Amino acid sequence: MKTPEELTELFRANGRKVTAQRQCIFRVLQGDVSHPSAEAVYSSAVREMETISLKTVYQTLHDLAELGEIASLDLGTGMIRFDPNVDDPHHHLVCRHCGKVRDLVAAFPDLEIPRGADLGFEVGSAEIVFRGLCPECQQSTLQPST
Amino acid sequence: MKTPEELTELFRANGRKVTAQRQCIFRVLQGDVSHPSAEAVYSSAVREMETISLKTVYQTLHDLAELGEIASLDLGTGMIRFDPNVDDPHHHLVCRHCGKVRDLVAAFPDLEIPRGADLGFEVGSAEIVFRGLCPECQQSTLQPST
DNA sequence: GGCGTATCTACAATCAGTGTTGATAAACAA
DNA sequence: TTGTTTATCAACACTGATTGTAGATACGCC
Repeated sequence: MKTPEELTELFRANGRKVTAQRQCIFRVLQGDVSHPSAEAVYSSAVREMETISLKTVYQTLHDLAELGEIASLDLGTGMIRFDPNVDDPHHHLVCRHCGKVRDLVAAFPDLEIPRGADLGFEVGSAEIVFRGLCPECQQSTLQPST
Repeated sequence: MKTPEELTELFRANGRKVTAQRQCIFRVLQGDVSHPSAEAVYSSAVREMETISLKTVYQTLHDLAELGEIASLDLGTGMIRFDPNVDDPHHHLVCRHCGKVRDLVAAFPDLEIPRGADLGFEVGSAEIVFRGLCPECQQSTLQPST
């Protein structure tokens, strides 16, 4: 993701206005590796601007996604997650217990679909979701007496 | 997925009761390759039993998923999709235009995560989602004049 | 500083899915 | 077959994430 300053320029270059709310959201997303939901971005943003509304957060996140500066992901955790890392291709680790999401930066070159198996689909992208338990949830789900 | 008769036995063996509604749902799912949502299963079921309720469909689908007879998938189409094919391992093709889902039966052996890249996650499964356009939507999204 | 328009907040509405409750019917035994 | 127990049913209210609406506000530009 670009810096808040670069995003400010980009928004203006696209005829979008830059408000204090939006810059607040730009800052909150900087270096956030947690793949936050809109609610999570909102609660971070509220700490800086008590008056910001959830709707504004949703709208700005959609704007950023539309401009390709963040990715919006549905990883089956019940909420759309937002990923500021759009610069290097990667896949995702998802904790099936707490919903934590992390990037897995690794190339899997052999995702070619065998001839004839694509059922006529024109495939544009492939995402891999690795499901399991994050380190913290491995602790809390240990069997009590074994 | 098992046949309606086998599912009837399985439900009884698990202390569940077998009702006309449930058998109707068993039948509807047989050989359904469309990965229907609960609503889609409901609208098929209603054609056989006008009085069946959506809640019953949800409940039965959850029961089937709990018994491992169908899989419930969140593929980012906005609804949980149900997949009666749990017998051979496969991945999914998802149309980004109409949300159509199809099985892609192919093994991708090289999904080993490089040492140290798993961030401490204990990974249990990997799903691959191939996104693109289904044959029908390739037609309807053709550029008008090129 | 002032104007035009995008954006803001607040609030209502949507949509998929879940919780509740009294009525119904499956399972099983007599 | 009938009775008893208990899971399941349908109807309806409700949740939680997200989106739509509308009047007030403030950005960008002169």
